Amino acid sequence: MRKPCCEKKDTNKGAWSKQEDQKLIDYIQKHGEGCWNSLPQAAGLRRCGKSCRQRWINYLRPDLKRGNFGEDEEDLIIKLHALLGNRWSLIAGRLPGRTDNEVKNYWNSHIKKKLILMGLNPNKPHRLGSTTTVNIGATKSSDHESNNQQQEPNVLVSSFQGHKNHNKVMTGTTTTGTNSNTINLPDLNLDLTLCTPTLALA
DNA sequence: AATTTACGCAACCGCGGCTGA
DNA sequence: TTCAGCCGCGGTTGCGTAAAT
Repeated sequence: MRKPCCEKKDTNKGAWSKQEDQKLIDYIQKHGEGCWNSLPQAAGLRRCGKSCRQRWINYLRPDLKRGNFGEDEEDLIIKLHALLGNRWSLIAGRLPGRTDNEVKNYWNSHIKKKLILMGLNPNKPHRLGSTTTVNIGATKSSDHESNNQQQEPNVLVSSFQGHKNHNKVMTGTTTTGTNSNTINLPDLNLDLTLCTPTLALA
């Protein structure tokens, strides 16, 4: 049995207060991100590290865009989802200022319905018009076996199958050329090298 | 105006990979 | 090589609020 991420009974749960937010912001501005497990104690927060990390990444980070998604963003999400499936973090990585949680929520609450209304199955490949080359780094052979509860990517990519930490894997292989697979996908010219939203803005 | 329903979003939870001892 | 702890990801849940009745 895996032990729960935080067993402490005195940890807060539920919505964050403004004071808690401020403490977290102050601490990270001073010390930077990282060491999430020890952060709550150091910052004087009654939260588990995981919760702090999530709050920071999804809500407090200064480079977050927030607000409605533009049509171009929505379009990009649809195309990336067709390519990557439910790899929200990867998709969010291509959308500066957006988080995986935000993209996931937007997909589930808006885009999914929209596609259904258009007569498209959001879980099936949607055929798109013209084609563009996309290079994707190959993953470890073990990637083939797993998985998975994960949705299949809507576009079949022979050696790119669900892997939880695909982004890490891809980072090292994407641009090498020798390991990359070439697939056809409409309107996209993506070099899927991982870039954090922060870096993307820079 | 009060109640019910639907929706959107923030937060939680569990899984699994990575890393260092 | 093994194991424990940390971290990140994706799925799910629950709450607040707008819309409908």
